Amino acid sequence: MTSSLAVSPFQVISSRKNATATQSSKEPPIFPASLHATTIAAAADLSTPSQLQQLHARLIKSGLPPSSSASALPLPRVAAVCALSSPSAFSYARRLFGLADAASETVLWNSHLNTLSSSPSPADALALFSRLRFAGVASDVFTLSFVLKACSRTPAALPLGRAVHALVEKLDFRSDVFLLNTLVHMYASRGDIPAARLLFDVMPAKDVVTWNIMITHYTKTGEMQIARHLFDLMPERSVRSWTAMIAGYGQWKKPREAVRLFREMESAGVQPNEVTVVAVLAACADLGELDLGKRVHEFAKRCSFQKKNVRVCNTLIDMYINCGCVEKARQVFDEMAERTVVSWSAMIGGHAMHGQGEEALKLFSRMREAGMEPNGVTFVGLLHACSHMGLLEEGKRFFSSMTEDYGIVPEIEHYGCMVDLLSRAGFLEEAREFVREMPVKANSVVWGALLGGAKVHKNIKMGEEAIRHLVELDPLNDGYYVVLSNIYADAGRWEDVAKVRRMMKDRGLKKTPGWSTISLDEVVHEFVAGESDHPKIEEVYRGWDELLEKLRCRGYAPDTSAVLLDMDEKQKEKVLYRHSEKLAVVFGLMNTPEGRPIRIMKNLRVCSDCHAALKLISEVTDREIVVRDRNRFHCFRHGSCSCRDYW
DNA sequence: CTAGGGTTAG
Repeated sequence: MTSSLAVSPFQVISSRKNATATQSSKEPPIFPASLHATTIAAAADLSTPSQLQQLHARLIKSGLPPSSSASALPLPRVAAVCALSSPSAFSYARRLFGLADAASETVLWNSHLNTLSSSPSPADALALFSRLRFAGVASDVFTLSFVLKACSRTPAALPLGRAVHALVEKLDFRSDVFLLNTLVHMYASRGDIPAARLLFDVMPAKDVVTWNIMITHYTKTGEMQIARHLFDLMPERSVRSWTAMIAGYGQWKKPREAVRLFREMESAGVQPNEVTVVAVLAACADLGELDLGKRVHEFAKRCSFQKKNVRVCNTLIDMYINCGCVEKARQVFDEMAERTVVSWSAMIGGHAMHGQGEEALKLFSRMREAGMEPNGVTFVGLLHACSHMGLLEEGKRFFSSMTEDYGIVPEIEHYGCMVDLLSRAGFLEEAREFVREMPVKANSVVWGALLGGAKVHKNIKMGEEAIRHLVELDPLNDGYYVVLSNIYADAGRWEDVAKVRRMMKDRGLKKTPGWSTISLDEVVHEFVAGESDHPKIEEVYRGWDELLEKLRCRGYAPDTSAVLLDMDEKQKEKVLYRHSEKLAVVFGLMNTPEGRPIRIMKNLRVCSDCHAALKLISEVTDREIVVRDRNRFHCFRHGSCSCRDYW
């Protein structure tokens, strides 16, 4: 019944001989004798040029005029299938496209170039473009802008991009701002900054996008002052200008700037969009700025960003976790209609950081039940959960399962987690052995974990070995020396404590001052150990003295072992009482209503004395105190801490 | 049929 299809359809529309006979004969005919609209719709699933050609033949045989049979074929599909396969298929498509005039053919190809240029393989667009040029198909501004976009996304496409630039000049498209913008973007993203900047500087008619492209480039490379300079200079700003700056500040660890600019944006009356929301929430996460985070959350709800945008939700989860509100994070997570591996990993890692290891492991099971594939980050969270709970066997199992069951190659982070897990649990020798056998070179995180274990388990030898590597790997970090001298101090080896202090001095290192922040009504208050310049500091000192009396009644005795300075006990106590987290907590107690949780962010780890004091304070004042330190969260409630003193 | 901004760990 389909014998008529044995004739190549190409020959039906082509006067040339031989064209594609070889192709169509290989595949069995697939169309029924009578053609219906549904059959044509099914052509969207066709996957080879010859299948398309069969369909075309059918159309022609149906007696319709050529133009209508061409319009009945799904041209985007034809282009997708034919453009990059054999030359004959390409010219078949050309014939189909070229049934009308040259300009409409260009439009048809442009559409397909657009698809390819934003596909995962933009180089395909470049391949098609060279075919089109070779075949003499005309280019217009659209063509070139798609090709330039593809160049932007293809490594090593700079020479081609320059050639396209020449074509822009030759075809006299110089006055097209749109096209010039894609050119600027192409140069910037392919690393030819002088060319990008030159074009930018000489462009007579720049628009917001032109400025945004340059600003974005500078924010990406971390040249934030230049970005800011352009931002301040530009005649008008769009949401994207603000967002690019806010995101840039966030990425370069200037979350305060990010938040400040966000507020300026609000005053300027510019409506944030989803991307702005993500950027500012990330900054809030960094700062522990819960109040603003909550306000942005409300806004995201009102705009239904939370409903329709997974990334917004993921960032909300991260924000709440980093602000010490796991429950809130979990609520966002539970309300999500669809979740990505990022959502799961963030939530698992969040439970782990908050000492809710069981919950983290449970969530992983649920993740598997939901059919979601974990990635490397998921396992960092899981290993983290195990090491913070001392689940040695569980952690080892995850580590091997990661490779064996999920084919994930462990990265340095995973090794770091394992060393942390082993050494924290007291298996220092095994941890050392593990480092020796790792296929990758240990970094400062790995040795730092070993050093931490050495401190907890009072192993001087291991501490000394770790520090030898650490001074090589991370010479400017004073934290390691401090830990080492803690180890010596614990053992009463004061001459070694002094030796470490001399080492630091010789290397020009000073102990990083501890600081803690607490945010109230969207204002961040910072306290620095010993030398706070907070306007209310005197009140805070008085508040602490009062609190200290109550603590003493409950048996609080200062633990001065963490104070390494050479001074008498009384002086050491004074130093302890000026630790930043204590000051921030007192400030929080004095400035928030009864019963409200207090959230503190700290740059270093909580010292043992503050840890003990905070436990008591939570009991005496009946407040929940959440402290985010360098490593994890401590949630103090009713006299105990969520870390179960295992940290 | 066009250009520019975003999420998880350590």
